[in-house]
Amino acid sequence: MGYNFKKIETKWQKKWEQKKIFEVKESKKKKYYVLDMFPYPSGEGLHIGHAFVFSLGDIYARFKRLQGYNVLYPIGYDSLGLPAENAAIEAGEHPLKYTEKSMKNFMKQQKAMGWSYDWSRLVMSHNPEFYKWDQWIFLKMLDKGIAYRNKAPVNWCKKCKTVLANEQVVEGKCWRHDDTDVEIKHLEQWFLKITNYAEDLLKGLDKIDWPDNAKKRQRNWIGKSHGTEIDFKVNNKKWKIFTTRPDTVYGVTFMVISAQHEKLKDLVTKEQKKDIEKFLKRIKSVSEKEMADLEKEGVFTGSYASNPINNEKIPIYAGNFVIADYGCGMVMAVPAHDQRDFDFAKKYKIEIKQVIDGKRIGQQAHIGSGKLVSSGKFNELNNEKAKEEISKFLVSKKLGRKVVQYRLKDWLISRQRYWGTPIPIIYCNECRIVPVPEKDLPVELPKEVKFGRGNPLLTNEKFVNVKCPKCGAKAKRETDTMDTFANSSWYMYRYSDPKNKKEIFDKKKVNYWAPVDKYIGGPEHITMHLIYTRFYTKFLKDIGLLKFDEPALEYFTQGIINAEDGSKMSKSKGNVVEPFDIIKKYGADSLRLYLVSSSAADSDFDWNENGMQSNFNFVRRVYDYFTKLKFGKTDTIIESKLNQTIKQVTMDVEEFKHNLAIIKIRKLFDYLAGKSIDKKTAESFLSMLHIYCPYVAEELWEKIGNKEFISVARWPAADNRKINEKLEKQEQAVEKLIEDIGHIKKLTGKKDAQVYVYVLPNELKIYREVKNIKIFVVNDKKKYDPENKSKKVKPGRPGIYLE
RNA sequence: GCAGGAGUAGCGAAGUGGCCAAACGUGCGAGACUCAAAAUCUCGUCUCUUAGUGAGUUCAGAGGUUCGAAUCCUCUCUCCUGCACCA
Repeated sequence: MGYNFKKIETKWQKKWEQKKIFEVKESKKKKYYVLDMFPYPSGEGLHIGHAFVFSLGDIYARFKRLQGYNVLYPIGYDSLGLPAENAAIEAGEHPLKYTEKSMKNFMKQQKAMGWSYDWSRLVMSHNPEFYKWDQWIFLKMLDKGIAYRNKAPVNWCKKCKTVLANEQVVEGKCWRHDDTDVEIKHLEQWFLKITNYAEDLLKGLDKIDWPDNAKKRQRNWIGKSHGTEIDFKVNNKKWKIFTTRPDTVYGVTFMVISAQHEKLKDLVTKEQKKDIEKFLKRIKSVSEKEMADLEKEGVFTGSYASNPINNEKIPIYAGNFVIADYGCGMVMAVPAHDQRDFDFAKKYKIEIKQVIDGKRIGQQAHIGSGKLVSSGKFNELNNEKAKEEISKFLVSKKLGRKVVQYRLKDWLISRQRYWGTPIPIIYCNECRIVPVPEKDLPVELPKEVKFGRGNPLLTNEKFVNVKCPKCGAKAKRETDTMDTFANSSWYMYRYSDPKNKKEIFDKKKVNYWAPVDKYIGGPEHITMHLIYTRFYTKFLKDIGLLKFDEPALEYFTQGIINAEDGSKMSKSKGNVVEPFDIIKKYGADSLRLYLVSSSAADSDFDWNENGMQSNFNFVRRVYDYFTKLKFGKTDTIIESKLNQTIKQVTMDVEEFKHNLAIIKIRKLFDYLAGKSIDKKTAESFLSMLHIYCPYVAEELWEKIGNKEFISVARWPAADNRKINEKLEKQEQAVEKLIEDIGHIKKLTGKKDAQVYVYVLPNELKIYREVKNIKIFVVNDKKKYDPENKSKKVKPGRPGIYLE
């Protein structure tokens, strides 16, 4: 006897697997798609964060399944990527071998956790059958002008030895190496024109149910701003300048071009060449991060621009604070009304020309609003109004236009690394850029490569040297691979039809299952994966494959689990909690229960071994109770409490408030403990428990005489008619009485005293069952009441006398 | 700088106008059971007081609205997170 979780858990794991109860097919039933972000299978195995987030998904999938939905809950591996390549190099092992080993380990641990995946739909991005469709999508994008090749300033991480997307640069550092500054290089690379979808990406946010914070971060990332593009003349050529403040155009006293701007050299005069070169050299040695804290600096280029509104001659500076690829890479500077421009002007003693009335300009620019001055025919206009009027004027003279500017940049997807999807392109001297014909897909990653210097794919000559598909001449294959975020941008659709060899997926199938109804994953993906996948979805809809344009209707971000002392778990600190160790000690059921019981699922919490232990104790108590249970009648008060619990737990689970749901389940159990119940009550209780503790629930479900699995049984429905609040109040009154008696005993020290209780006539039936008391009705003349306690009796509050 | 979130008993964490001295868990204390421990069960755990009570002071701080505030409003402080020389 006793709770042998090891035995129970392996038993049901096997049974679920044999009977394939979590495998699903399209049907007439209403579908529900629950998805956890597929993990990158690292060699370290599951970490506690995985255990938490996947448990959240599983709990919800189990809940929806019992509610009668046709639930798709698949799993896969984001198995391409740099970490595998790096780890493999370190271990002197091929990435493929390393990855396969890691996945095997992952699978074992995932199965141990009791997650109810449909394993038949397993998807792995390193499988050529999968990445073939990455390449296929790429070709479609090329066809539609969404994929393009361009030379541009790009982010380079010297540790990753590859370029990075804009989203992968965090505070000027590489997202994988927070100690490594990102360098700017000018390279020719492949881009995806995500900016074409900027507006759709923004608008789509209004129709999906995501946390406000996630939506705001995406809006912020897309960064839409309205402004005016004004044509300045530089060396007799038109230069477009973007501004959100056309009202200050009369106050422009200098221009600043980004020091990283490609065309900077065209503007530098002979006299200024030395100065500029010195300047560039100096700011190059400064990291991006430091640059942000740096003072605004610049050097005169020797060139002048002409202001189209008044033909004033304006000096052009090269500056360290202008971003090359936002707007036009050059700004019109209005020191009187912009703090940065002001600081710059002060430093280099450039004229400051006030064009908006109001505050006098002393140590600070005047950012606020006011009437225009020194602005020709626009004087006296309020500056907000002037924005409109000046724009209109410029438009009418064909000197400018109103534009919308986005902060979002096109997605740079080329990576100079091996363990990714090969970009299906061939370069021919004659035909130039030639896409690999669809029939030749997939372009497989060759196994034979040398790791070490540069891109490993360059070391396989067979791979590199090919014939041009168009003209047959000698040609070279593209050796860059795709950013792994390309794989994760559409994997959720492949689950709908994972083994399809002819198509990316069957349209009917994908449109039955997708979009994802509940997507669960960490907040770190909001400005990367979740932007990319929304973009891919919109593209796939545009080419007619999908009927919807948002990948996930609801999205839930889980919190982070910290170490016991509140610090981040990290290997170097030695405070990492390994889920597999916990399973061995307490079992998966208790771990699952603990993970969601200590706080709301979307807030961070600290690991606490006591809490873990206490949840284990609870599971064991439940086990003991049900194994010893002999069915009897469920009394009306238990019925009432049960139905109330069902009602509340259903609502809490729906909102991912598992901590609250579990409190209610525990309360109900505390009430049940020691009492006899009927089979239906037992079943309802176990069904609720099952989403958290599936193994022990299956075991007890079987013990109480069921042949089918609880994992595919039914969620109990709350019967409001059985909720009897009056009865529960009476129950509470009885408890209060017993408590009061105990209290008095303690205060007086009369431990073994005889207890006399005096009640109102109509309340006699409520208290009659209380044990070890002598009960009298207040108007009973024969009652024993030496201290006249019956005089103080009020409704709901009996009198007590101890002797 | 901009944006978002948070501050409740030793700790974690519910509670968003009256049923709140504030659920629940954990920790701590007392007791029961036990040879003993674990588990389990009972009680207590802001302060004072008390035959089951009563009173006082509380929900980051300061004001305010209200018959009534942890909850609504204003300001301030602290912490976390994201974005950031974005023109």
